[in-house]
Amino acid sequence: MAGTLALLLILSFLILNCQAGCATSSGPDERFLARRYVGAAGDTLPYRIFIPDQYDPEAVENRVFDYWQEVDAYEKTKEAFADEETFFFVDGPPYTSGAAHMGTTWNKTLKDAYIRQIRMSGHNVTDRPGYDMHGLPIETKVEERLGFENKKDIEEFGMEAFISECQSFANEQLEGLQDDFRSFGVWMDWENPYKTVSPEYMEAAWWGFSQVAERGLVDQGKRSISQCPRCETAIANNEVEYEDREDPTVYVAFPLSDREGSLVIYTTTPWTIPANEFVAVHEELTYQKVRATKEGKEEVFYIAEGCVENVLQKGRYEDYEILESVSGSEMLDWEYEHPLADEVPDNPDTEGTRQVYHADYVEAEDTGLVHSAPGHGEVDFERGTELGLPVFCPIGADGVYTTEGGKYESQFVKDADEKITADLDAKGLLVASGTLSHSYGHCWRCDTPVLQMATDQWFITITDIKDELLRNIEDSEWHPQWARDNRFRDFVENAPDWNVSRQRYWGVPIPIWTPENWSGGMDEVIVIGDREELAERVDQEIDSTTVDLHRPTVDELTITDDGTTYERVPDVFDVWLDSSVASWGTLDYPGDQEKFEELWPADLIMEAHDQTRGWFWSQLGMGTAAIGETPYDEVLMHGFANDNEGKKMSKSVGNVVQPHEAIQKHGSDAMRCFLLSVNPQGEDMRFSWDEMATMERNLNILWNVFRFPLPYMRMDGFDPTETDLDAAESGLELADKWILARLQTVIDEMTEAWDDFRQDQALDSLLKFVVEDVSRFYIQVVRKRMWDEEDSPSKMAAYATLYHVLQRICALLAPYAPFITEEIHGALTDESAPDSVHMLSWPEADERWADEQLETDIELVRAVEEAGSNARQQAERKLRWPVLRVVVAAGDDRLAEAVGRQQALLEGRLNAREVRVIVPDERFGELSYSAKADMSVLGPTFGDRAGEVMGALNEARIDDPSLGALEAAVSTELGEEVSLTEEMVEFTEETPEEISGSRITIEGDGLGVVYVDTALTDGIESEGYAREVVRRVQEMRKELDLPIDARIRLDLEITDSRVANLVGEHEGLISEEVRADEFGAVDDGYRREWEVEGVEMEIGIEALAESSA
RNA sequence: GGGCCGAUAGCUCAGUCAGGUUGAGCGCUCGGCUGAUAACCGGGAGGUCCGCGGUUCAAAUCCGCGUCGGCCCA
Repeated sequence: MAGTLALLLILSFLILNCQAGCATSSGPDERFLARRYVGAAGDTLPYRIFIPDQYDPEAVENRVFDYWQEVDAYEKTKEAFADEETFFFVDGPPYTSGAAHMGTTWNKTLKDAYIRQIRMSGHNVTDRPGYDMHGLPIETKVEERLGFENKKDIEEFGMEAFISECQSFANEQLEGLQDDFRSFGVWMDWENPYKTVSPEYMEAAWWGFSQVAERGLVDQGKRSISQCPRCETAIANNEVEYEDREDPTVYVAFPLSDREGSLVIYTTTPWTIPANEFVAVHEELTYQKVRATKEGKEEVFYIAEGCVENVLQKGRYEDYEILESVSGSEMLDWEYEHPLADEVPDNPDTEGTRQVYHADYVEAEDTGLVHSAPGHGEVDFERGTELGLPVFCPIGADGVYTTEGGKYESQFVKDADEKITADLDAKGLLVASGTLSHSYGHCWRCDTPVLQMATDQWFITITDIKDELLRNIEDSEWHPQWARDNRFRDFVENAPDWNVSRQRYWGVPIPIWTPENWSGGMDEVIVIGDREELAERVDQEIDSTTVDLHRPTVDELTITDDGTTYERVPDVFDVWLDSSVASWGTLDYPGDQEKFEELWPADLIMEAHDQTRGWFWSQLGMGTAAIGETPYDEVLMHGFANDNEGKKMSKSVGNVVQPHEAIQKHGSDAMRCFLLSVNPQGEDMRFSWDEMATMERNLNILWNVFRFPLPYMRMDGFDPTETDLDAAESGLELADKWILARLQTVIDEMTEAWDDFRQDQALDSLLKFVVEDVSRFYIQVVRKRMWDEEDSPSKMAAYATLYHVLQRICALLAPYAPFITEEIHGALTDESAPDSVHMLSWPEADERWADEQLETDIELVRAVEEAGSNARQQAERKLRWPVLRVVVAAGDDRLAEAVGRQQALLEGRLNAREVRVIVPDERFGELSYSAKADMSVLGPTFGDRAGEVMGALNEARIDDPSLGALEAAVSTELGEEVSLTEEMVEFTEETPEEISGSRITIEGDGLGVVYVDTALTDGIESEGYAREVVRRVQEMRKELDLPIDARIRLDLEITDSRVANLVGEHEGLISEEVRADEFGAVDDGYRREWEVEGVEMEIGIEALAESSA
């Protein structure tokens, strides 16, 4: 029987070695495919054993990808949870220009992990990925690609061809992103992503918008917007990027028509003066009427108090005199002459224009008088509208003056600045001029400076439903909550009406048809909500199932109703409107009604904090305006991926880390674990190669932990389906019960953390368990049991425990590291188990194994062990040498109890012959105390005798650290009574020479002291030396590559006869530990000289023939 | 310019809500172990808790003013 076992062992190890050596990384790995592999020894154990001994993340990933494909793991997993409670997750669609960067990778990894964990917890999770594919960014990329400069190039190229270019560009980008996401193991429905360019999705946008229109929240009209004159379209405020730029500054005199003098205004945009309609003051400010002198000429100006000096200095006036002070309120309704009235004859000179008004936006800066042009500036527009003034905007979409611009017609506004300034100067109205470098808005796509102008746009008037929006905020739960209550609420409170129209091509066409000679009233327009309705109403013959809703197809469709012909407005939607309907667009609503009824609103969305005013907002706005509800219940708002200094990753700084680099260096699992180890709630990530390497090391420890027991289990024919925990219960030992108890706690902690959207804390908890509890403690403790050659209930219990723990770890880690856990799962199970680890249920803690007392006991014992090791190290006594005694002076009862209960364990861990506990009230009698004098106190008290007292005090050794005992000792020494105080001394503990002590701490808290008695006896030395010999022999066995059960002949030559005798006393121990059947001369074997604790010895070994075993 | 968030060991972070001697992991270093071994274990060093001011017997923690970084807005 022994022979058979030996053969089996050898075979196993040969196969293991060969498998490790023969592994190839190219092509499908046959071992993994052969899940039903029949073991080499002919048995059919229900687990695979052929696991490479090195953790190679790339090889694991390759094998797992092949395996997933082979067994349709993703599809099977979805099926496995198909009947569970539904959970509607909505993917925020990444924009399809450019590749996945670290931020996108973090985001998708989070989504993947949560989808997996929520699924495992018993949910049928919607996991349809989405892509945002319309919009100006793609248009400008395509324009660049085709070498276009402006809209005219597009029109010449042909709208249809251009749109088709945009379509293919977006599709290309989408494929790249899908590949990136798949590469690090994200499981979403890649076969069926939602695309904002699909007819179903565009219909969802139309439907939403038509609902909004039905509620009367759509309006058309002039608004002041930011216009990109190159793209010839309105752009959203958040599409404006601010950069420094040099602009002219002019101070202009507006002559008053009903009294003496001029108003002085300041502007950095002279090109807006042609559109000036009023001048704003603040009622509560004080203005001064001054007479200024330059080159003999006198002029009278009105300027705000405090601004006069500066303005006149800039205008190089030599002198001035204050004539009068007037309040802003007195200046209201004063009239002035437009400074360019002749040049711009169309400038409105109607009721109410060219007058002074109050405006809140006026401050005592520059001149304190603000030139206001409702046709341009946003605040000017608002105030002008309030005052009932006309909106005069003499420029076109391209920023060129129209005929209304009069003298400046056909000039680009920025080019006209100079001419306008010159004209004003010629008329003697230019008070001062110069230039200023300031931050100015630019188009985010093409970097052209934007212009503020009032144009006709379509709006969703969300300001009409502000209260409803604010109420709906409360319906969703945010993580972190402060983001909702501060940032998001603030933003919603201040949000203006939503300009949804863009004068472009690549977008969802606005589904509004207006009649010929439209008056502008919304009750006259037709809003189409879906394709069927479109097909029904348009004059042309179209098929609702195949019609392309893009331009120019829809542009050509007309509707005739009651004799009137309607045409579609030419605009497309702001691309933010596309993604705002994702919560129903992802369900193909309104085309598919059923899923919407069942699932909407979303249970969860998760994006970075920039989406507070992006997608979190647009969805709330659209959901509320269209349906009256918040379209999502929970929000996880994560941060940005910054570099290791907390700075944003940027190409120009050169601190960008590409996800594929990270994967290549440490593997997808390690990268994912790193990304998931970061707090996902609002805080930015600092990328760290170090941390990622640490994660790989942690996974390597897991790999070793899992690989370690397999050869033994195999040798012993351990069958986990037969020998489960129930079957093995009677053999469970303390360590098994402890690791099982810890497991339950870890499961509870992790579940709680996940529920709280702190997967990072859950991962901490798990990794601490794997590394510190399983690897560093449990495995160390159970190793001996596994080496046991005989089958014993204890060994079986250890197997069953470790197997159980490994399986649970696998499930708990699966959402983080889908590859390594899949491989371990496959190796631990046969086909009776689910094909994928991701089909397992999320573990639940089992009360039966919970044991809080035991957990605390071991925690304390480990603290004692640490302190004991420390004490040993101080005494320079290695663990191989036993110590006579370990004395634990417990600082509290709980520690005393634990040490009392776990005495045997501690004896083993600290290699001590005896462990004693000293309870809190007791004192360890072998200690003495000394005191150290503080001369700054002794000096003044004892004067001349201070030195003498100090000497006696420092020399004293007392049994009890009290003043009384010290006084007695010092008095005896000096032969007279001495009175001491607390302030004079500091007590120090003194241990006998043989004993060293070390404080027991847990996270810095002191719990007591461990004393280790390292006195040497012959017995101790005998065992110590014997173990030194054993260790050397083991190393030599390994150097010879002997099978672990090979028998040897051992030759020991120790010249020091005392040591030779001591070692000789433990021949039995040595022979057993190193499997030495014979002692005696070894001539042909392997010989080596050693020095052990200063003692020379020579050891020789040779393997004995098999038959002698 | 405004709002929100952050700054603690070389690195990544706990601790801040509820004031009471700053902790962990990694790294570094020294040592140990040697039937997981390209693994594993222990000890040690390492901190103006971003700065300045205030409240308090007592501040990493509360308050104010700054600096630096991030997001959003203008």
